[in-house]
Amino acid sequence: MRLSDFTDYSLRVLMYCANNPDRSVSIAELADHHVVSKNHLMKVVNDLARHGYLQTSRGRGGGLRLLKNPTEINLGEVVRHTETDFRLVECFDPTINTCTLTDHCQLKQVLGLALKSYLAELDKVTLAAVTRTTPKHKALMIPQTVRVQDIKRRS
Amino acid sequence: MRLSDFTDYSLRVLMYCANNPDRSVSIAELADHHVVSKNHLMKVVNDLARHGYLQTSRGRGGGLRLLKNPTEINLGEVVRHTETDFRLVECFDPTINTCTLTDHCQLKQVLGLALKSYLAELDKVTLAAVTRTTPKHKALMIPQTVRVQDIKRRS
DNA sequence: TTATTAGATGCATTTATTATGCATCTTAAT
DNA sequence: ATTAAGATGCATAATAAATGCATCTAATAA
Repeated sequence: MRLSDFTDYSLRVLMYCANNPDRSVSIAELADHHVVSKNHLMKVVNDLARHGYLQTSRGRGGGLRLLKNPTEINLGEVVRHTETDFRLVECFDPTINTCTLTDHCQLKQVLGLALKSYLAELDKVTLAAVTRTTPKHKALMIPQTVRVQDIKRRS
Repeated sequence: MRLSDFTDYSLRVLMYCANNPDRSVSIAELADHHVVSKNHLMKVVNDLARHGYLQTSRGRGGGLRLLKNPTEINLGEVVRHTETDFRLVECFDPTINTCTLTDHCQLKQVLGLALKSYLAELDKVTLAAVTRTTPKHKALMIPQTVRVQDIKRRS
């Protein structure tokens, strides 16, 4: 039972943006910071944008910004969007279910409650809550390497 | 986020055995009843036996029996055994983790709590609880087809 | 108005995990 | 001895997820 990297990175992108509210964060920077394919991140970011969490802008100086206040972004809600499949056992998906017990079986219900409880726990937490940390933590959330365009800009 | 078929079938095997306490259930019968590979079920059964849930016996008339009382089999405990991987995000597995935030990040903790809450919900439920149902349900838990050996035995 | 930088999109490929298949062995009952 | 069961190890297939790549669009700066 695990969450996809897609979900993992979705959360990390949001956290990173929350820690850099004053500027546009590029996908390249995120891919660099977390060690992950730019392609995959692109899809993550796209999905977050489509769901209204991020504003993206193209072209020079473009990148990502949070559209909502971190206190209004709920982790449970995010995970519900990013995870594609909460099928715990076969009978959760009627289109493929072959189990003859389904109508009488209590297992589905029990697993359903457990899932509900899992998500309820995440519903309690906002992006602000997982982002609000020490300055030391915050310092980790900025570019680790000096980029060429930064040098150019300074000179 | 889903459980493996392995877990799904583990639970189904236990339920089936719980509903047939008076006899030995063969893997072939289980494979027939649920529509699933005998090979996979073999591994499921083996695992359950190794963890002390089932007694298996080889040879003619062999098969499976529950070793514990259904009231003493806890779903949470079973799932903890059958699921191999509760890695929710990368940092759950220190051997592969590359995230530099780990020590300060609160996300891991939140997801850990959610998982705990999920399993706690299953911990509340015993095999007896999901098996205790109407006679109609129970009737579904017996061989659907008349097998050759049954005919032989009768004559 | 052109070059550059950034995201968007669709499709192909790779990787990882899970599930199956198969061959062979062991054990028990008849 | 034969048959009916489970045990085990290794090979293969199926699936989903992640990654790569090519091409397009949009914005900005020179």
